[in-house]
Amino acid sequence: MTSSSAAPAAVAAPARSSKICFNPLCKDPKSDSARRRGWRLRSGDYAELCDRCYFTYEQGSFCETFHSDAAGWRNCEACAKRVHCGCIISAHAYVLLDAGGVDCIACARKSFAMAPSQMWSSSLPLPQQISERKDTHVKNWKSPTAPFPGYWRQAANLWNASSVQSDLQQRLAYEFDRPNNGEKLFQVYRSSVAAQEKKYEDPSERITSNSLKQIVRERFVNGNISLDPSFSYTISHREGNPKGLQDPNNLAGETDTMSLRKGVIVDPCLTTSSGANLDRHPNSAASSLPSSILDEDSSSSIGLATAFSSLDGAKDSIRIASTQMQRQGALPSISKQIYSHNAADSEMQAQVSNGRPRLDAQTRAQLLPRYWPRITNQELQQISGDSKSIITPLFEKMLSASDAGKIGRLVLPKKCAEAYFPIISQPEGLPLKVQDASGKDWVFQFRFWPNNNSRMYVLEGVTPCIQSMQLQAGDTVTFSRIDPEGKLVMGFRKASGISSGEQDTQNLKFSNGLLMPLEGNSRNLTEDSNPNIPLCPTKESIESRYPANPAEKATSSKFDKGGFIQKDGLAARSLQGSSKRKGSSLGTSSKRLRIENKDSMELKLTWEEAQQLLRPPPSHVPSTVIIEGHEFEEYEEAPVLGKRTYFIPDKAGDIHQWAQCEDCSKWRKLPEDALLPYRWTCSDNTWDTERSSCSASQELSLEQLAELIPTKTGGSKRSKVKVESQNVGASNGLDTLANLAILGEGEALATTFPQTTTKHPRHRPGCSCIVCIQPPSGKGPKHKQTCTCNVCLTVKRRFKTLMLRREKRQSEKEAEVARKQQEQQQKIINLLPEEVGKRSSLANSSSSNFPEKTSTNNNGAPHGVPEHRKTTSPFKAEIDLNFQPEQEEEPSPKLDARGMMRLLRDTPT
DNA sequence: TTATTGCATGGCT
DNA sequence: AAGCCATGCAATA
Repeated sequence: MTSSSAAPAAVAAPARSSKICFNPLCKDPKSDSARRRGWRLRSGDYAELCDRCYFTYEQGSFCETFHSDAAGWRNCEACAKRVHCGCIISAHAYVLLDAGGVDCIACARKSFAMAPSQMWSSSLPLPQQISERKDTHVKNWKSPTAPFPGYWRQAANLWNASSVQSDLQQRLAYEFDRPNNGEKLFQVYRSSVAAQEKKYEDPSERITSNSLKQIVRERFVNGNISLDPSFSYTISHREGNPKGLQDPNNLAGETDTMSLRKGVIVDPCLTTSSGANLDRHPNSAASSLPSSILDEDSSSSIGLATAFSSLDGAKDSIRIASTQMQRQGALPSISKQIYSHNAADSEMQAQVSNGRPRLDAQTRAQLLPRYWPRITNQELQQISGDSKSIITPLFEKMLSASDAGKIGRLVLPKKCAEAYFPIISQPEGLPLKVQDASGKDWVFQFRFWPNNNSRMYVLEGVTPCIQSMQLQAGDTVTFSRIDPEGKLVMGFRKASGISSGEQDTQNLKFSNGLLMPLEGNSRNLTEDSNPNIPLCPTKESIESRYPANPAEKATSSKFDKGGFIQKDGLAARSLQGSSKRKGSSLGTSSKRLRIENKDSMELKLTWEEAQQLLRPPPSHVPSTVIIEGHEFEEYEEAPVLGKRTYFIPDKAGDIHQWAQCEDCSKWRKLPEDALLPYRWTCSDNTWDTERSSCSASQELSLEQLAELIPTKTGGSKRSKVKVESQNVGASNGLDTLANLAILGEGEALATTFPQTTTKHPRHRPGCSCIVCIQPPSGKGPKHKQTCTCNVCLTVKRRFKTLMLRREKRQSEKEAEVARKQQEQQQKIINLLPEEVGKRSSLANSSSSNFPEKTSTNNNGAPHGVPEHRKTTSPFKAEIDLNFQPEQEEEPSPKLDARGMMRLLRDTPT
């Protein structure tokens, strides 16, 4: 429906009072005929037609009769029937096709019935029959005298923009009818309206309309919903009650909320932005309007919670969540919000059943990946505590120092706020009731500040809640919505991934931004070999984890699914209380995760580097996908953090893999292709049954091993590091260190990068630090996130060197490295130490990264392999070359080149 | 003086 | 390059 030139009738409304027939093209209205109500006008009134015009309208031939010369005629793609697409009257007579063109409503319905999952980009509510069009949403237009004049004012403006009107209305109608596809449609809608958005900058102006409710009701009444009986809707309707709350405990105002809920629905998170033209804010990625709005500007907050059970008693599975969708800015925000949670969509259901994220892909795509909710269905179920509740994860946010600070203001991502929170037109915003995971209700002030022609949304008064959850910067809060109540639920996830109290139900893990069921609880994640790796994810790593496009997902799925992402809060805590602005911000991006302190950089890890630590899951059966010419192996299961091993050729030139038992620290020789879990022990030595027990002696003496295993080289350029390294138990290589750090599922390294690393006491008898008290098995106490023990510090250092090494490696050609290595091997023996140093610098500027002491187990107890300050590997020359006492430890170039390459080859890419 | 509020700044995406 | 958003900070209580 448009008010374009093709719809003269619509624009002639003002004159209707003086005319017998509303239709200006009616040249011969019967003066004695009774006025009949035709289509609904935007004003909320109806076009009053003379008998003849009404008849043509009723028969669906109005356009043919009066608009035959108007623009907008097209042919149905299916039946070639001529269809008018250019006026308010014909608005419901056709459906826009994805591929372009239109289908007449009849053909569209046929298609729809045959392929219910098909996405309709059309404007018209499929279910809506032409015969019922007089009851279309057009009816729902509120008159200027409606309860929400402010909205109307905006609406009028909006709809006078003819170009927008048609599109919006059509889409609105569409969404109502196709809740399952509503979101998809809305995407289209959004884009199409985006340009219009700017035209209506005054957020305070909104459109109000009852149309949604009516439309929905009508649609249901029409029974057209039956086209897709699996639709699930929940209609929340708070009408005329600015402070209405669906929650019986609502703080303010009453609500006439009637949650219509028939049957249990699994909300696929498909929040539909229905009501597009009327109510939706174009930016609302997913219209879920919390019904927990306590109070909106009284003029604007219209919560709707109307049950339609009576309307479609036979369609138990149908429900519509209608709430207010907010949108500041452009589109008129309407007084009603509609959430369409369609569980009917088989695809979505499949997702749910698979434990996939409940967030609609397109909706989610509207948000930055960092805000994608990562919560499992199971967890959601726990949150709801009621199997009949529909939990819709909305978004999550890692708490910044500011968020977690005493100021009590939680900055909300703009898009999230606009998509999921109620519309607020005034900076003061409105109280928002949020329930935490424990069921406790909190009331925050949801408001915004004007900011650079935009808005900055915040939740004020979150301090008590944050404190009650014991959250800190770096932890993540998640926002979900429970339907049909429409309540907002705020969960949280500690940065460590370890839950405390209710966090057990909040402990999350995600994959590709999708919600995945945890393969194990946090304990498992901690004590099992599930790696949760990435310590301080870089931008690349994060993007890999939260790919915005499917192609990217493939490359990272193997990682994501492993749930190693648990550590999303790494380094965050150090931000707490950060007084420095630059570089202290928290976020999911590497830069935002970075710590001010140089030391904080040590944990920075690139995605590629992280991969070097990964091993295919034990039962890996990768599927290969090719993306942009690159082949990727995709694993269903999470990768594991493999044990650090060393590939060392024997005298015959055969390469063997050497690994150290986690329990006894004995070194075992393994096949080159052996893939070891990070907590590998002698008992796992299936390749050498004679040495499959810790009681078995080592194949080689410590001295021999010392020559083979490049456990460490030089000292640290920083005395403290050096000293610490001397006392660190488990510093036998990156993997071991990383494993140690990850023992506590992140707690070890933690998201915390202490501003200083000098406070932790050195290990000594009686030391109760995590390193000292943790048994070799790795069980028992875990590193705290704030742990500044040697192990954790060492891990950080190692990660830093990893990063540096990575950069260097990228710039070095493998061939050249090999050549140099050969040359060096030939010459090194005769080189003086100084020359070695020079060569080393040239060949590999990265410093040795191995701690002073090697061969220690995880608990820090010194073990087997004696300390070697310089040459400890078969690649003695190379190691010597890289030995730079004044720099941080770094594996020798050759070892690095070969070992890491092998690692790369042996590990999933 | 301290806490709160609201806006401005600027790093980062 | 625009917009987001973490944080600083002045104004105010």
